[in-house]
Amino acid sequence: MRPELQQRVLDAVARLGYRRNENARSIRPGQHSGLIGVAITNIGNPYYGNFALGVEEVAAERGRRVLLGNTGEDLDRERQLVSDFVGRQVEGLIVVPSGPSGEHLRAEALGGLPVVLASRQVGGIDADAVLLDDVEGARQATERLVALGHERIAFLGNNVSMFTAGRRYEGFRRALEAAGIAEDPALASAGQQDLEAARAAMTRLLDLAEPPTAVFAANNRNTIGALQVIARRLADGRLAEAPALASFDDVELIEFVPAPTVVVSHDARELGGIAARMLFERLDGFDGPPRFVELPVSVQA
Amino acid sequence: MRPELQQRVLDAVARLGYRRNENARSIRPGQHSGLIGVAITNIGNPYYGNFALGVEEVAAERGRRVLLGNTGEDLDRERQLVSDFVGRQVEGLIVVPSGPSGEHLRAEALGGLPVVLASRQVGGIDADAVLLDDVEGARQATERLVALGHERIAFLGNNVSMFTAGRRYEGFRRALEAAGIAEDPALASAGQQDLEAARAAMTRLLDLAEPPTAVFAANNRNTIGALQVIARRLADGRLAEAPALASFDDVELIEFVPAPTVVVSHDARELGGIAARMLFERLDGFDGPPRFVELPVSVQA
DNA sequence: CTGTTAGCGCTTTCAA
DNA sequence: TTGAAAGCGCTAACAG
Repeated sequence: MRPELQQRVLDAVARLGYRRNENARSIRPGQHSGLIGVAITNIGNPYYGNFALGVEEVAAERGRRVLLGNTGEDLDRERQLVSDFVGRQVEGLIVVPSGPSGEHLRAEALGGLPVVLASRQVGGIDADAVLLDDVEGARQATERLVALGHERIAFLGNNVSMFTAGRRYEGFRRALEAAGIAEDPALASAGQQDLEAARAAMTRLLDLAEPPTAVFAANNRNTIGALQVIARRLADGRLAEAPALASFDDVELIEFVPAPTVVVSHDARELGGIAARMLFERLDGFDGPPRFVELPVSVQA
Repeated sequence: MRPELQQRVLDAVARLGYRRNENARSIRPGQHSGLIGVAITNIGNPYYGNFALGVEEVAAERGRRVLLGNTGEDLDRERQLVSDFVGRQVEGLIVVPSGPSGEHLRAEALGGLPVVLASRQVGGIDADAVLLDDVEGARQATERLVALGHERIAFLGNNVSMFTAGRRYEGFRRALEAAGIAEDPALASAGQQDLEAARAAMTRLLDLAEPPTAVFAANNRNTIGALQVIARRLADGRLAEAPALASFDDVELIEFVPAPTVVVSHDARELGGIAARMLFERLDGFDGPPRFVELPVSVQA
């Protein structure tokens, strides 16, 4: 092309503020939308925030943009979001599934779009998945509490029918079993989704005739909620000594807690990056069977 | 229409998995894309995570989806993102601007798309803006430290050329001035963007011949970094007593810090919701002059 | 109530 | 090297 003409066009572009319409472009056959759909349960939780960051960074490297939806743990909302994403011609999906049901994530329902499940698995779906090694992390953390001499160890977590909560409970259980400690049902409290419920559960535990001497909290909401109750009771003297605590999920400032603490830490950003990379491998043509990645976690006392 | 025909069509839709192509729909004149573009500096920071949550929730209520981009405080990246969003036919933009320069946010550059600036303002742009009341929050927090008897109060924050950091420094300065305390340049440390820098800055302050007796940290990264250094030094005995601390940004577990703490708390989710609502008012036809909202913060000792 | 057509902005193909 | 045309999936307008 004549350089002069090129210049004239470029000038006109600048002058008129022309911008290619990406949506119009994407309806042509053989053109991709450059979009990936990401459905997350709670973007306000720093764990998922960092997860989203990891996804976005890898997507940006690959010239893709992120369509973000927050499900709030609502399966209906997740269905709507996924359906909408498909209608918007996303090239692939990354989903933190809210529930055990996942027909809407089956390959046929998605018109063959690749999907990567993250953080949680859902039965019957042949999709790539990246998870944390929940069982082993929970087991090791509980083992540490046992090593500190504790036998009355409480469990605080989400409803164990939830994928991660169930796995973390399993790890907790295994550590107790290995130590020959019988489980006390009164010390297992599940179903706490948010801070308020976690505080209520911890309050109940401390008010038992024989309260636990240590607590395993299966996620950061339960850790923080439990510690808030402990802080209040230490301050007003109703508690002489803080129980030992193990937390699945790292939590900032936990070093100030005046009691032994064990932390299961992991890299949510990395998890997001891996999920995105797995998706891009599919987009690049990889067509093997579903892959299952379990990211190791590290346990620190 | 004959109900029978309708049923036949619906059946076919279900059987073939038909989904309307939203991108194709949006290129028709008079059709909107249903997309809003959100450019944030760091989605992994819980403050911005909650901000994004607030935006997403309001957008979802209004049937809009969020295109999310992370700028990482990089102005070039912000420009690319905004330009890409426009190309994707977003109906409007919500931007946490990364820098003082904002030609790419001028109405002409955006082809008339409405934009709402959040958290930070940028000069010369006639756009709606929602900010925290940084000056007053910082002033009140510092005032509390003064009321506790402190005179050697350090400032830890981002580079004061950054919008929020500058405003928070201004509030800090005003409180000192009102109390008749001369500023000591050795006690003002700015430019810390992340935890590592914050720790280094705090270390420097504690190593002064005459270290501060109190610290005002202008954001959660600086608060956490400072407290990490304090925790370490309390643990190894290099520090006998923790300095008092005021934190702009609420921080979980701060109640365990064994020293007086003042917290400037605010609701990032609400801030995001307001930004989104302001944008939707524009989309609904509101055409008044740029609005400026300053969200009050609350200061707790 | 149903069917047809034009045209949105784009890219690919084919023709000049 | 440049120009013209076809057609992507959709909706609005119009005709039957």
